[in-house]
Amino acid sequence: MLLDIAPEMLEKRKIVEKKVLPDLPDVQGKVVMRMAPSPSGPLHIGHSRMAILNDEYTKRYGGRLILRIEDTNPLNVENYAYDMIKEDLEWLDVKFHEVVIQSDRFNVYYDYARRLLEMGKAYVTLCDEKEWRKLKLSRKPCPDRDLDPSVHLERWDGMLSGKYGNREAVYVVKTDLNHPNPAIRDWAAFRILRRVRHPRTGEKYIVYPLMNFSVAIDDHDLGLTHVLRGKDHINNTYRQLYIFDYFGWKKPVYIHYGKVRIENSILKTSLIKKGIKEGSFTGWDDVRLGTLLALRKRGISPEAIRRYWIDAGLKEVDIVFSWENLYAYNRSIIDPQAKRFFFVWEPVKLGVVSETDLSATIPLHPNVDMGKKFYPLGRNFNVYITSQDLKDLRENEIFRLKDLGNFRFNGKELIFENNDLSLIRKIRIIHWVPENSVPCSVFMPDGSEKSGLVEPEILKYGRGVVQFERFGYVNVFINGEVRGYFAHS
RNA sequence: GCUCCCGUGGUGUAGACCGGUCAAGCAUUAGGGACUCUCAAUCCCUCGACGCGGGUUCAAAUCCCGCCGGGAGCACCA
Repeated sequence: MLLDIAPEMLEKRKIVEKKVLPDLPDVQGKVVMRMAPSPSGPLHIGHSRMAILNDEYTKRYGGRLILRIEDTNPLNVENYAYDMIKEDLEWLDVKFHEVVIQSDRFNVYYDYARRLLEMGKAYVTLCDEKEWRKLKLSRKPCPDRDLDPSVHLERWDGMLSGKYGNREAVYVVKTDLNHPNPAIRDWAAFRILRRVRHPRTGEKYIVYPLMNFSVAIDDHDLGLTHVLRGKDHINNTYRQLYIFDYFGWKKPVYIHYGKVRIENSILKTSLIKKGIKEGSFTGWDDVRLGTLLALRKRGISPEAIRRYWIDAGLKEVDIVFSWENLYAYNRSIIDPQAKRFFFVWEPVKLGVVSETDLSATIPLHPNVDMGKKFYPLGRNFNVYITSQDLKDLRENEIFRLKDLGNFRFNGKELIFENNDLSLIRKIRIIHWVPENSVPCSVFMPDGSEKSGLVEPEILKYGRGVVQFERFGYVNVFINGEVRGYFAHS
């Protein structure tokens, strides 16, 4: 028989291959990558993709990961965000080896800008903004585009020294006015922003690099070998490649992943900021938000987020974010650790009558030995069950209070019948809490609040992610009162 | 309008470069069942996809063409 010859063949094998990311193309020597968030606020679930993906690859290849904070638009920089981003990354267990802040590097960008002007690969235009754009669309240069480099150098000095006001002069990188893609033709690289305060540099600089310029310079200076970015940057990549060509630099490998549509979530930094200010959100960690801080508060583990993004991969197709899938990963991580408690929402008090003393001994976890909870109850006592469970009970129906016993509901109170466990599959099982239970509010991601009672032993064991049976996984905080933040079912 | 990219079940992904082993794998979701105690976990079962139409070929999810659909960009934002 097969059983004798090869018993392992009969064994049902569940080899769930761990999903892994594809190899990076063109790896030669050390891999250097970067994450480039802009410090407008803390990171949200969408940002975590680039962080995780970069981290996965640099860890796999033993490479370096640089956190480059892109704060070249002072209008969109918040001082607190610099540290918040780092904290978010640490929570995600993303290991970055170096931090580069672009506002420290203005002089570097200026130097390269000058060199480009000398090479005749850029110009400072005084043309009317709209006119310039219109000409570009019809593949024509603004009249001053091809003036002698010396003129443009002089104008550049003028920009730096404050000779021009906002929008009066702009530094433009030449590409190809005949480029079939209008998005690639000559692009602005430095703008003047006077009377604007940068949180870090104050009013020291009035000429700000635009993203395409500073990114290209830094990607080279930092020695990046691979760049992972969203596909909304594809045209920016083409633009930046001109800089690499002009300077004769080696180009990194660019990989563009698709856009993620994240439904049912509030992610927009400006919106959140406004909401916090107006008091409609409690803070960046308000559980209605899609920030990492909020997910963390709800008990979503960083490992679940990591697995999710690895599963999603980095194809160029757009994807729809699935909370269900994220929750599934999270559940598999937290379930083995989540102590079980009874939480009765919309509690209804009921009297219990028994001819013998009753008590309940309840394991903290059904599959893992974590100890037991014990509630001595006596013969006449009260319990709470949810109003819905009460509504569903038919008169004289035999049902079970989980881990306590089987009862009959006589329309008024609960009569103890027996503790016959063989009935379990046949009768309704509901949960309950004893009379000395403690009030608890659970805050749901949709903004609603479920309040009720949770069994008293929560005070001893609670805290952290637990499972409220027949309710869901909840991150519990205890200080004076018991509060929970709902993760998922 | 112009330029570019992409289309495998509800969701994500494998397979596509190098046609056959793919009447399409995995995960998740949904439905059902098992389990001496959860609407959790575990185990089992079921439903569910190659956008459409041609072509090449003995053979196409895989190659070619057309169509349809989706997306990105065309900012002195990132």
